[in-house]
Amino acid sequence: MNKSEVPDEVINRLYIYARCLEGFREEGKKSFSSDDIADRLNIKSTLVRKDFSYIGTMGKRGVGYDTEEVLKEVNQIAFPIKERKVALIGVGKLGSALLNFYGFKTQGFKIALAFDKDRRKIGSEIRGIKIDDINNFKKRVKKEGIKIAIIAVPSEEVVNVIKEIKNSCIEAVLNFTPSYLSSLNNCSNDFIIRNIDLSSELARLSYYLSEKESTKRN
Amino acid sequence: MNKSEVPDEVINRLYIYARCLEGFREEGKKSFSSDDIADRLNIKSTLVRKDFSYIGTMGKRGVGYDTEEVLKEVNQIAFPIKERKVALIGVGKLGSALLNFYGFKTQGFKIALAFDKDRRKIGSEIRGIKIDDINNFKKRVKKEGIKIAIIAVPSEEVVNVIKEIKNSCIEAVLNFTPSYLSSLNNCSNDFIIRNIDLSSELARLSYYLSEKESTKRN
DNA sequence: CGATGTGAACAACTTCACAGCG
DNA sequence: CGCTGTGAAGTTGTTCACATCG
Repeated sequence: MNKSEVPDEVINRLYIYARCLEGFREEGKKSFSSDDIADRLNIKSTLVRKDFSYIGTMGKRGVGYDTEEVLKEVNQIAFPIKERKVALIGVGKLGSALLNFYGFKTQGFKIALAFDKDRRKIGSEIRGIKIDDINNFKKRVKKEGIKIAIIAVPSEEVVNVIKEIKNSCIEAVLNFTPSYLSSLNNCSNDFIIRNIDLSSELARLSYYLSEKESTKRN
Repeated sequence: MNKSEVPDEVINRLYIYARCLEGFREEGKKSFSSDDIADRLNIKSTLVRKDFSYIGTMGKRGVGYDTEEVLKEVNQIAFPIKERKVALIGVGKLGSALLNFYGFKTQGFKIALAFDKDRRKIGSEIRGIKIDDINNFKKRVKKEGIKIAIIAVPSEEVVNVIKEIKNSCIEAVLNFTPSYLSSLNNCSNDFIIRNIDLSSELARLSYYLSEKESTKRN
């Protein structure tokens, strides 16, 4: 029953399965086979079945799986908490977009606090969230009991932001800065970190394009 | 010499190495050992050395690696083309943020075209890019020889966008929609796709937080 | 019969152990 | 002597083959 026994790769796919099942639901598809889902996601159906077996999902032999049932099961693991509050650091273009991002809300996340160091932004309000001085970060985050922070500042600022986060009650970080954070700066408590490097994502596409082009030539 | 021989996982880390080496450069660190880089990234130094061996990078035994030399080598593979033009579909909050995103430029990417279906946006200009009607997508993308598209539309629109992309000259897609695209819709030519599901990223953090919390209790 | 569930085989990736060289 | 480079061992993840059961 311990979640730790579920391999990481399976957890990663859970989020993909969830999206796919939501799709099935919208299409009014009440049940599905492992082949149905495998075809959509371009993976092998045995992988789907093995993944489902890790999370204890049961299908009916000869029939398949019940969409709602599996979706419920998957969501229970992938989205374990109904609502989590999150703090945003950096309210530039990207930060504002995230503040306005509807998808977070539907998934049970709420950006409850937003911080910046820019005087002109501090005090203004977006979507009912008043932008606060980054200097108040530690205090306010603690008061709200927030454990997740999103970093959306320019690269130069990331060093200062890390300092701020390090001795706060933050335990997990979603980092949009190109600096790869790894648990960085030999910190006592180890952070859970996801790095999203937008230019690298494009570059990756470009890499595979180039590869494709060069293999075509040969 | 064929890039295809480099494992995917190594390619993924190349972008991380690149960022790390840029850091070394900024700090004036002219050379480094595999331990230096491994410590920062929280990985094993033997992995670094093995990775470097795939891309043919040579260090000096007893000394280490030359920062500039390796950075050049890594960039050559990870960022194979000096400049790539990209098309953006969907100029909402996120799309606008991407249009304004400075990181793309520094990495050699240029959002050359931007599309939307909203009458009120079409014709207006952001950063010198005039927003065009999505109906002109195929034509304009072809004219510019663009192969990469970024999808930043609301979920409901993704189906239409896919249709548009499918019979265009686009070959690679960066998808910010929560719908997982996989090469989707049994298309003749197979696409290179990266999916960035922002809420799932947060959810993943939340999952590991919950896991941490529950193991602490036991 | 048709689809699931799973041990066993296989493949990919990481780490170890240590030889090699500046 | 210190740090790299690499075959071999170990680990993790995927696929196969097939028994199982509604």
